[in-house]
Amino acid sequence: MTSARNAGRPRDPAVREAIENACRELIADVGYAALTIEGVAERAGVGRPTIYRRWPSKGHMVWDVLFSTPADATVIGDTNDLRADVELWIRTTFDFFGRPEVSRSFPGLLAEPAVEDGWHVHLREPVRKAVLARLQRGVADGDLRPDADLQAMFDLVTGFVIYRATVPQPAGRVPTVRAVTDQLLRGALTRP
Amino acid sequence: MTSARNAGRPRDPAVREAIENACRELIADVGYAALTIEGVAERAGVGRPTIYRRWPSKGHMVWDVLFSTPADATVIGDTNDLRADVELWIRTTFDFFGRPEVSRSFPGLLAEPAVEDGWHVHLREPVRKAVLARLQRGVADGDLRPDADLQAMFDLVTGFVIYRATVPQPAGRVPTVRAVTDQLLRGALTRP
DNA sequence: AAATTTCGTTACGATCTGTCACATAACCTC
DNA sequence: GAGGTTATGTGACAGATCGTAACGAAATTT
Repeated sequence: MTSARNAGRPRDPAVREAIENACRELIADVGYAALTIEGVAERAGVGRPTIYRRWPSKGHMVWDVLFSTPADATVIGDTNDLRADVELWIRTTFDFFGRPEVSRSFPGLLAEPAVEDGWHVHLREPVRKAVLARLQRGVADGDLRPDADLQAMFDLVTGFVIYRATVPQPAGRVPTVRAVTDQLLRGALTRP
Repeated sequence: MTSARNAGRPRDPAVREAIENACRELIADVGYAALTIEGVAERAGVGRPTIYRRWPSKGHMVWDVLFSTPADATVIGDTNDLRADVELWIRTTFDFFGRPEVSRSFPGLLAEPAVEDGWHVHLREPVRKAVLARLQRGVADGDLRPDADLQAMFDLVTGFVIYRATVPQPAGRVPTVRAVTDQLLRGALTRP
């Protein structure tokens, strides 16, 4: 019963790797919309059926190659220094979405209903849970106001990062992670 | 010289209107990626060449139909109530990007280099200028801290709005505009 | 009346899709 | 080894959509 999967010629790991590399390179080059299965196959030196044997669509392929197991790419610290923990979270998120393959494929990828769930389940929710837990501890520790809207904080930062990374930005000053952290925690009013 | 444009059969305004309606409806229905020129032509009861006579690509068409002249869709107040002005800005921005045709086409649209400039020049910059001017006045009036990063505030809000509107959200609590405004202005720390 | 432009239709080559059949290669079980 | 099983590359296929071109008919200006 358990040996039912062992028969036959195994998949060549080199083929998988060649496809992944071609996929990454092409996305960084031409972007997600212009990416074609045919182009990936050609660049990887592989037949198209070989790709379709692994993934049913462009969306599945790109998702699997880029986003399937980067759960640790975005983390929030859990020390006693709230400010440092938050800054770490913002920085790692920013770094992750700043990678060209990620930033150039994320919007197009979310347009595919097939991968929508994957994003929520495997990326957004784990991070969100960890962040909200840390912020709730911040409230318990007396660092954060009890009436602070923690979900709004999460959405503000997530939105900011995705916006700066995926929406092409005109030349201009980029807010530092430090400044964003400050803004998020301290607000802007003189007299709160 | 000036009459060089008057010869020939004029374009039928009804045709233009039929195309625009078909375009809006189809985007709201199937999204930007699945939108085809052919589909728009068919739904509008129009030949494909008639569309290509007006716009060179899908991106140009959608941009022109949806984003060409909504400059007043996003505004910031200029009263003496900073908090109300900011909240109005966030609310109108949220409403604009919340329209289904807009939210379902914005990400895909930005993937097209052809319209990237239009977004910056005709939408982002005017709003950004107005917002930063109002915030700078807030500093001058003593409402905002002089060391607040106004650009970060703009990016946080813009990112938040685009994120909530264009990235499909799982069921869950949506932060209110009021909460976001509070968070932005007051921060979250107990002791600043 | 003549010139000009629009519009709908039809057609065309091109690209990419997703699938299939085939021959060959690699691996497992017996 | 022998036989069964699965992967791989190649080639082919119908289908969708693209962007363009040609045509005749309609509308408007000069």
